[in-house]
Amino acid sequence: MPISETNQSAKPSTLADDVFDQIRNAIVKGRLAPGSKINEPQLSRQYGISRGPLREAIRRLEGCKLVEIKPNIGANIVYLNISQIIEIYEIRESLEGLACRLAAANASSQDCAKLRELLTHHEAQIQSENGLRYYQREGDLDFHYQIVQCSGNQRLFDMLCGELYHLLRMYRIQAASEPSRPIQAFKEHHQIVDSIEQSDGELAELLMGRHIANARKALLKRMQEIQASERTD
Amino acid sequence: MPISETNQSAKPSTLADDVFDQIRNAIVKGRLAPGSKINEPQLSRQYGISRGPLREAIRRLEGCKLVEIKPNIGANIVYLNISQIIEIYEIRESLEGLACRLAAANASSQDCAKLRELLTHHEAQIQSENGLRYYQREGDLDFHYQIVQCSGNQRLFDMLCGELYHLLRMYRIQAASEPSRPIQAFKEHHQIVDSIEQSDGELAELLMGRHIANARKALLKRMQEIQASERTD
DNA sequence: GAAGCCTATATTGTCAACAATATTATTGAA
DNA sequence: TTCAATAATATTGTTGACAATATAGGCTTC
Repeated sequence: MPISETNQSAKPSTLADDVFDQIRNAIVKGRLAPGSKINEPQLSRQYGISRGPLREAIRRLEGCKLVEIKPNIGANIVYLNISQIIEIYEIRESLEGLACRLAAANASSQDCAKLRELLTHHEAQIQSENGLRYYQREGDLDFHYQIVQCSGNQRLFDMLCGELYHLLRMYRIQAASEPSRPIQAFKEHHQIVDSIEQSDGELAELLMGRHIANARKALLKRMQEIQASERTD
Repeated sequence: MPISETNQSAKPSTLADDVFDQIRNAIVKGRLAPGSKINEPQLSRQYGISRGPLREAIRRLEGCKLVEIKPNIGANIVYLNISQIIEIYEIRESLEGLACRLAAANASSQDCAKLRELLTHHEAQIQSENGLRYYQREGDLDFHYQIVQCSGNQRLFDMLCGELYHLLRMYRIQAASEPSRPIQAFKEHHQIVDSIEQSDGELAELLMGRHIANARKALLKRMQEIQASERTD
């Protein structure tokens, strides 16, 4: 069970909302390539709906910064260059530092227990080759997701989990980032949970900031390697 | 001249985008009351457009967190309670601290000159009674706006100036906040610009964090006074 | 008089057709 | 052959109508 989902059976929804979820998923999972154009007639056929609700869904995606709409031309899946990725990491550094500080002040003992549980789960996963990949892909974000939940700041949660993380997920698949940092990252996660458990907000903030800065550096290095190898092709 | 507007004459736009701007303005200026319901037929008549583009505009507003849409029921203008305002201020503290740190590293001498200019302009305004009101209303946000511009982080700019500040503006008019802090705020602004000019990012970050924390405290106090006076009515 | 059901109305959700704009293909001339 | 102008096509923008759902008001019953 990755993340708690409140399955309130049969809650009403609109086509626009459903298709929004589906397209967002398609973007995040890479089925819709970054930079590619959205063709309304084609997508509306594909999802079996008319263009009205589809366009509403696209406008929501615009709000999440997952597509860019140009008047009379159309919508494109967003494409992030390196400097834009860095911008996101700078923001994460700040915002997730805040999340940690708040979490240290607000987290219940149950919250801490859940964080510990997640860590032991990850430790087990790291042992196996498969788990290593799992950890890179989603496990890391699960951890960050749960910390933000502990912060108790709903808007912060929305900003990170409703927007930024989707962009990161997309980019992770796009560039297969952070391939060699799981053990180090795991250690850092451990330290962070320790400080939250001790209600040491300042330390938690500092450690999270460093953790993300490290991830950013690793990502940058990896990106440059990729670019270098592409140049020699 | 409050804020630089690039008036690229006759750039194409859609009805949905135009109406988005208009409604956002109406919300921010208080012409559409917080918590009130959006009536699609009425609004579409009012703006002289059909419901299609109007609904797209509403979906964009949803993305900016200015309205909340419930399926089959409709959209309501967002209403922020005290704890939600505090959430926003917590995020500002973090994000604008970041903006200052980046601005200290990136701001050109021209940027600094513009900031100084703004400060002297505000000082002049503070002298007069009218200016005092002006300063409370928009001048403060102008300052913050310009700092974020200096940070060079486009996404940070979008988050603050494209979303959070609109919410604050709305709330400012709603509650007539920060009525008695302009002189103190002005001093703090001065210190911040000093540290940016000296490229002292850490100090700039710290000062901005404090500045916003002070604003938050003043706002909270004011809110409680309002609530108390309402109770004695 | 209050509560619950039913009907009438209004509002939201969806669709298909039309208009306006952009893109592509074709033709012709240099 | 290459470039530009033009025609053909495709896509986006907009609209009004219809279906589904929710809201409001009146009626009956207790």
